[in-house]
Amino acid sequence: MKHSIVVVDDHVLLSQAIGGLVEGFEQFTVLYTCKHGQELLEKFKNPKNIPDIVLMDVNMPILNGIETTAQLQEKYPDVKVLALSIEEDETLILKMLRAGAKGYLMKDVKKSELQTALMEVIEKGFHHTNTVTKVLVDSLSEKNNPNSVLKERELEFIKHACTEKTYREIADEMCLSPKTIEGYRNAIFEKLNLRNRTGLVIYAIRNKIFVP
Amino acid sequence: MKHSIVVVDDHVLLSQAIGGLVEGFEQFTVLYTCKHGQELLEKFKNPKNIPDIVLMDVNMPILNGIETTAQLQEKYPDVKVLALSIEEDETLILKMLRAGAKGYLMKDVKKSELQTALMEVIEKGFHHTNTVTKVLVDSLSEKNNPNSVLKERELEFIKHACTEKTYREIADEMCLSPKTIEGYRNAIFEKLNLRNRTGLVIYAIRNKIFVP
DNA sequence: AAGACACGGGGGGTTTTTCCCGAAAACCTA
DNA sequence: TAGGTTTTCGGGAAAAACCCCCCGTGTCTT
Repeated sequence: MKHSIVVVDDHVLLSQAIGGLVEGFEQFTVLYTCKHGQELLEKFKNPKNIPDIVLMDVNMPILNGIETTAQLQEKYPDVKVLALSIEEDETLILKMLRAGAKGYLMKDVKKSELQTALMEVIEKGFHHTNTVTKVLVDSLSEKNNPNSVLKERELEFIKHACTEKTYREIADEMCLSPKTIEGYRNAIFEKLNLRNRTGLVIYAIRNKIFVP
Repeated sequence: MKHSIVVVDDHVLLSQAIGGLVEGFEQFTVLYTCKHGQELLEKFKNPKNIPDIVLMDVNMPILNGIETTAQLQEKYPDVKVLALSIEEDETLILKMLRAGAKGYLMKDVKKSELQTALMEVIEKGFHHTNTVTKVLVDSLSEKNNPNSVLKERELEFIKHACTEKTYREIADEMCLSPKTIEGYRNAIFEKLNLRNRTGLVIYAIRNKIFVP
């Protein structure tokens, strides 16, 4: 029996094109297509509409790919989600994988690669391209775990930096020389590859070092 | 018949002290005291334990005052919640009021004021001190609705400012002179009462002008 | 004991940011 | 069309942020 696929993408033309590709594979068949996550969740209320694999766009209106995947993962853990996106954005890829996607394909994927990806997801449970693997490796090395790279004192400084205080004032509060504070800043900029304090603030908030 | 009061505060000593005050008022009596919101909700399962007024601390473990008030408001809308806190933090006050509190008292409140507050809550349904009223007025004047104070072009600039770009670069991207950008910045600092770019970034994120 | 390294701190210079001023130019609006 | 407001821009200067190179003091390792 053929494996069932559902395509979720607000770009109808594209979802149909992908559906066409899938129909060309003898092991797979398209159950239906959806425009966004909410529509998909509606469909799933009828068990007949639950497929083996969901090909999910990341950027969608109403309910985006990340949230949809997370909800699917919780309610229907047997359904494999394969992300499909034009964006090669690191954080997006990571977010999708964290949400539970079994793979992440670029939308300009070749027909044959789509097929092997689908097959691998059925057989191995996942399919990761080189790009994705690289992102994964990077994520655990430097940036992603600030706790390992950043020292206690630096984290403390960062919290102060997410404030209207000047470095001079931060130095006073931490009972250190302004020069030492500068040293912290430089070290952090280097490690995190930042250009200025604004970048640091955004980083701190994204990584929950500082909660606004 | 006396009006019934429940005191919720993790600081047992304080809740007993307040209980003592209340017992001194001839119109009121203390039903019992709780250490946190969860305990209170447990108690409420028995209708006999539902009082007229809850004197609620804001900072508590397990279930804090804001969440507790929100749940109470939903499940037991007839119970009047009066917030009780040491903190004069604007956002906290607003959060409590939004959650449905009928008033917000500082913990160093005088005995007589506590009594009038309780009476007003029973009679008028609310009691607001000058501090709270001021916070409320402020909240609807400037800061709270950025949309009304900030113009389109300024909002656009703010989004750029939440980036590692320098003002020079932002000017280029917006096709304006760096001096114009400075003008925007100054106007925004003035309106929002900010000291520097870091403050602007935090403001933008808190008010969802920029989503990190 | 000598090198490696983490930590706190300094000198001095460039770039950005911040601030205070004023003023064309464009835009309503009466 | 005159008059006011908004938008755009500029000069100049002080403050803050950013950058590079260096030093002493510990601590740990080899």
